[in-house]
Amino acid sequence: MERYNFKKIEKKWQNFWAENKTFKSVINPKLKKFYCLEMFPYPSGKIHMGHVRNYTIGDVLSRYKSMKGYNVLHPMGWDSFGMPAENAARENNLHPKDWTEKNISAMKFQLKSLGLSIDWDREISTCNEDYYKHQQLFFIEMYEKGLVYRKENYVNWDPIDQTVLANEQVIDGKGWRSGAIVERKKLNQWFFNISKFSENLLEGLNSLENWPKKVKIMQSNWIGKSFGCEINFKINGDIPIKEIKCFTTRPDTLFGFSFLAVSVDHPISKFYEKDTKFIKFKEECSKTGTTEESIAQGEKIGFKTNLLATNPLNEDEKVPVFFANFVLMDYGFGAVFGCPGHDQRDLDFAIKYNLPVKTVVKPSDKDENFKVTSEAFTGSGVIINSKFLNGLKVPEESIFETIKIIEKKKLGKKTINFRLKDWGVSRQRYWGCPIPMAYDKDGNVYPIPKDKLPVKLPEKINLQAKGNPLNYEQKWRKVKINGLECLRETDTLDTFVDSSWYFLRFCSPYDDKYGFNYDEVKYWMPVDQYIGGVEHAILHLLYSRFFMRAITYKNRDYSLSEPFESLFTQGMVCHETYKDENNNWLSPDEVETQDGKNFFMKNQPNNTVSVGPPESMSKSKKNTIDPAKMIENYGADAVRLFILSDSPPEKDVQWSDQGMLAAFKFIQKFWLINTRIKEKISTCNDKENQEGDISLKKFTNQLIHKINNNLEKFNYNVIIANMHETYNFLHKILDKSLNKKILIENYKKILIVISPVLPHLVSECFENNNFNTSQNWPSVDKEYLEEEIVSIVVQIGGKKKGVIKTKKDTEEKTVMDLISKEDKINKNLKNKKINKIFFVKNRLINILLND
RNA sequence: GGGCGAAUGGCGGAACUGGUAGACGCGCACGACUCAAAAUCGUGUUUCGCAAGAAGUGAGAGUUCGAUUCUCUCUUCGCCCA
Repeated sequence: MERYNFKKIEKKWQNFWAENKTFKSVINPKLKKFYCLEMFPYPSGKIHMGHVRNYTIGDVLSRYKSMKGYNVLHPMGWDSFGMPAENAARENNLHPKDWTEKNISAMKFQLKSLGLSIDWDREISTCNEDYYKHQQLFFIEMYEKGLVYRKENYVNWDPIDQTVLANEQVIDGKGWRSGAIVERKKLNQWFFNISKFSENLLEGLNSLENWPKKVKIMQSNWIGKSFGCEINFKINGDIPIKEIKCFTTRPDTLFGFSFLAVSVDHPISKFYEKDTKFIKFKEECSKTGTTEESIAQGEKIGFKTNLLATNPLNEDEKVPVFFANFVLMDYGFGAVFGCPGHDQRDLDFAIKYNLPVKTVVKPSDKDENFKVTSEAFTGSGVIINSKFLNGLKVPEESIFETIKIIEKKKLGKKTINFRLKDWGVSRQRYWGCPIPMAYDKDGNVYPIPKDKLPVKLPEKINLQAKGNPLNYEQKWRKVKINGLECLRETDTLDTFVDSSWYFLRFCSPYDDKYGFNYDEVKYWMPVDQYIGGVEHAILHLLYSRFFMRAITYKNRDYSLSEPFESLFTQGMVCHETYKDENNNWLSPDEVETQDGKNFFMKNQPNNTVSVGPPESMSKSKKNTIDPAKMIENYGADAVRLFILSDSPPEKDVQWSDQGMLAAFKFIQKFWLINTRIKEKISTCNDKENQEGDISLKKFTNQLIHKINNNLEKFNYNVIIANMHETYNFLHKILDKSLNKKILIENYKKILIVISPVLPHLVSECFENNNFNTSQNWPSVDKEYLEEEIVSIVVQIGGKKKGVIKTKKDTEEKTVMDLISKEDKINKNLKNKKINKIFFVKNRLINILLND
């Protein structure tokens, strides 16, 4: 018998799909569309197991929907701008474009070898001028609509990479890529006014019913709507400022006021610019990063002014005003009132500068003598030591009541504040989309006229230059706008901008005039199913949601605001980690074991290896498995089968060599059974009501029913189990006599429902049996879903005592008669009085006895 | 510290709206084939017990005729925010 030659067969079908453009998607208003999108990859040069998992999940869904009659759009592209290209280019003396293109072609080859049902005619790459020129137009449109602005701002500066980092790129105060300690630096930056949509982005989450709850909560926390109060504090001192405005969420602790802290960038700082001590302090502050985390963990330092602030609820009380490093100008009004008793940060500061700590809230179970000492009390309780506020319940009454009083006394007003800050999009990098702006010699800003777009990246550049290579391109920088000599902006856009609208571009990849075509977007959008890693839960998804709003803002033609109808976040692919005796990471290829417990280095049984717990595959820990090798050794279908088999897709999955092998064996076994079925078809006859007919029909229909359910719910691991059951069933049914027509009909259906996972194998089985190629998803014949003989569980006092097989819909009385004939069960009932019987038709009978 | 989620055999994991816990796979054991091994096929595999039977879904309570599933408390782990 011929072995299944996956190399030959998979190649054959991949070529067939490519030549016939099987997955080409064309608008057809008569058909319901289904836009299936997986997060597009960064072209690093090789696909990794995470990609395999992501794209296999999407492929199974796409193939299923397509057989169900949907007009499926399933595109793929490349998130191809970004630092790695520039770094690699610098190291290898290769142009980033060449490096990127080489990687794309290698990865495209690998993705094709997975047998994905992708419409490659829609392939896009964000580093292509064809793509980024539209992005530049969007930028200018947004500028015209007032959604883009420039301001001087502190940034997280990575001194090694010489670039600005987003807050989330700063981990433990260090750059996520370089590991350098991040500094604060003031730069002129371009910003997208994402905070304009804070409320709308938050509200929009409610409409996203098919997004994981977890992701919505994370976004909601990120937007961080807080309810509070702005308060005007009267200032006494030697500067011409009489009032400072603060935002607080805890106005109810105002009697605990012991200092006022303002940002070093607060408007009052201009009165201290000549003070050398203040200048020194300001420098000191720039050493702390700008993230909330670094501020919370870093040392709190302050600079005392000779100003005094008055407590608005207690005019006799005057407290000092400090500049402090933990107050940021872009949160609230760059000023906070310090209440050490009930805020840990304020307490740390108060202890350091010897300021009074007043306790104004006590826990409900403590008395009035409760005092805060080393730990601020932030829990719920009751207001104390606060005159007319005393006795208010914290927080349900206190905040609301205090705001009422403050508003009545005209000292401030109720305010909503958001944590979400505007999106700084400037990057001091070559390999990105040029920002289409320019400046005259006085620094006035001019957008590049639309008819002069695109601003192309200069091709020849010196990558060895420090900082942004574009700064050195004098010729490129010069541009004439309305006859005026200007210099171009040299910053490029954050690559998150590129990925904030690529899903629109897939709808119209060839439109030359605009980034997308309205009719095409109207047909295909929104994305019906978006699939990707949970690590993008906040930024990429939030930015994309913002971008849709920015495009549709002041745009009467188009009203869609949510780009992704449903979201699925897949888990990571994990592997054990290995270390040698010197604590160096080892890759799985370098390690061997005989018993599965003791590991040693390959061919070196004396060098033992320590095994760490499974962790997400990463190059740095060397615990990666190369998908290309696995496809080479076992075939795409086997890899697809394994990557789905061991865990539900939303959870992490552990790589297992044995699991991979088992998947490979399954493919081989299935091919053998296909051969047996083919023989059976050629030998069996047309006689009706043969031995196995009914059970084959039943199995097939139950299988379709199960796979339908499991596909809809993303229980893809259970589908693999269903496929094993199918094999086991077929293996047995072939020993029985079967009607030829019934066998063919049901086997076809079985092949179709397993084809989303194993497209090559199933195509080959179809051809091998000369089945016609139309593969419509089979419907379930409900007649065969229910069994006419059911098992009824017999419980006595809630404990299972046995099972009775009887006809469907048997009544309670008959079941009791049957029980009385079953000695094994009935002996429990002898000489006992029955108290009550619970009977669930076709399922269970529970008999309660009198003790 | 706050939020969210998870915990089921030796392992990964199943279990529809509360109704036979452990599907399916891995591993393991035994058997067949073989000079032998691999591959393949067959049988078994929650625990205790020869068996009858009993216990059993992180721990403890509660609701219920009946709880892996619902409620509360706790423990451990993971993720996110601080």
